[in-house]
Amino acid sequence: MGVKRLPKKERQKRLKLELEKDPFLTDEELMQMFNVSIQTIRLDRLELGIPELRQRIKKVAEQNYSKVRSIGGAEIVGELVDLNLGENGISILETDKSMAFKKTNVIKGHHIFAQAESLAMAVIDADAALTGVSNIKYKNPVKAGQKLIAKAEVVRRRNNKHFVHVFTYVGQEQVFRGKFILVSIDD
Amino acid sequence: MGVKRLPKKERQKRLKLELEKDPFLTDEELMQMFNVSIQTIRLDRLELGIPELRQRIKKVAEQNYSKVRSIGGAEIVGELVDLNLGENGISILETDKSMAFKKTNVIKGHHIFAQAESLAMAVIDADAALTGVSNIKYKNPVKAGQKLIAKAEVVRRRNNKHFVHVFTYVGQEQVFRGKFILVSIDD
DNA sequence: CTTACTATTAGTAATAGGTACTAAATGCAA
DNA sequence: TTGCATTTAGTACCTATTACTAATAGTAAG
Repeated sequence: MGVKRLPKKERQKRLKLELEKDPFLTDEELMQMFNVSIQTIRLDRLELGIPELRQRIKKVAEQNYSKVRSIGGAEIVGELVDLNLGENGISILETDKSMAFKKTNVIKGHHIFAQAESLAMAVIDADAALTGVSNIKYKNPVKAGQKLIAKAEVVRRRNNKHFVHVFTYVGQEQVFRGKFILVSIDD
Repeated sequence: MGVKRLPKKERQKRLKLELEKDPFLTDEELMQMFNVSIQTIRLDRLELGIPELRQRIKKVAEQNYSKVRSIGGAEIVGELVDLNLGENGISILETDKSMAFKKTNVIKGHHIFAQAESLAMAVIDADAALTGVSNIKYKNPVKAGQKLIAKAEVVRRRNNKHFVHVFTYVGQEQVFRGKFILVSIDD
């Protein structure tokens, strides 16, 4: 960036912004961005309390590791505890604060949805199934820490279309129900 | 961890499993786990093609950085490009490989859903809204790299119940539609 | 028992991306 | 010009490694 020279305050403000945008920048790269020496960058980080590259990367990795494994990382959200291919299955998802709205501690809908959808896909055992149509209903809010038990059942199958119902419970209480039509596209 | 000594093959198999479970383990820690020298661990990693700690951490961080910001990290999935509180809004979500099934490159349903749901919540501007009921339909598969444009419209409001329709497009083609009933629980 | 071979361990130099510190040089304003 | 903040330079040290050479241990076959 052709920035010639900025006053200290301004540079530090931008440094912080840049690192928030991209925590993977090395001091070397920053030094070139701001056209100052590497020592100045280090002084700046010290004054701003910004840790070194490796610590920043580690932090990003740690914060997200468990979270991502549960949503989007693994193909299946939740733990599969029972499965009869083509018939039914049960999965358990332990919820935590990271899945909830900060203010209310209520679990965000898409986590419940993701568990149900991925369970539905697991029971029909077609690697590349798509959710075609869903009719879903959230019946009761779920709080962080509660254990979601999702039960799926294949109710009908026509060619490559699979009709799966999923009911999710916290204890005895039903919190979600979804009707999935999955289209398998195995060649 | 009281494992005394394992044959090479077995050790390498477990090493791999351990690192999949926890990529944050150093060679030093692994050496203690398996009761061998640090050189043996390094040979093992070399043979198995497993990169060093920092590379592993970096990989975890990189894979998840954008992903987590978009799902579960931020309250809003996708970028809000237009918003009229209580009326309508538009959000754009750039998809990538990390959101897709590896084999088919088709975007997983819950990402599309999450974008729509969070846009629906954004337009009614109630911090702690719950998705009460949804009737949703995936109309066409979305491929990694395509840009999802979601348009939301508040169609009705009764007390603390908000009825929002969301239509998602890739270009001119509609790929998703969802009807959300959001219940705001502002006191 | 010796040979052969694999598996393991030891040790050295070099690397990236730093920390922590001391000291010197520069900029600028009163 | 004096004074102080800012910037730069330079050194030693750090961690978790790679890449490499070399020595040692363990075991099985002849």
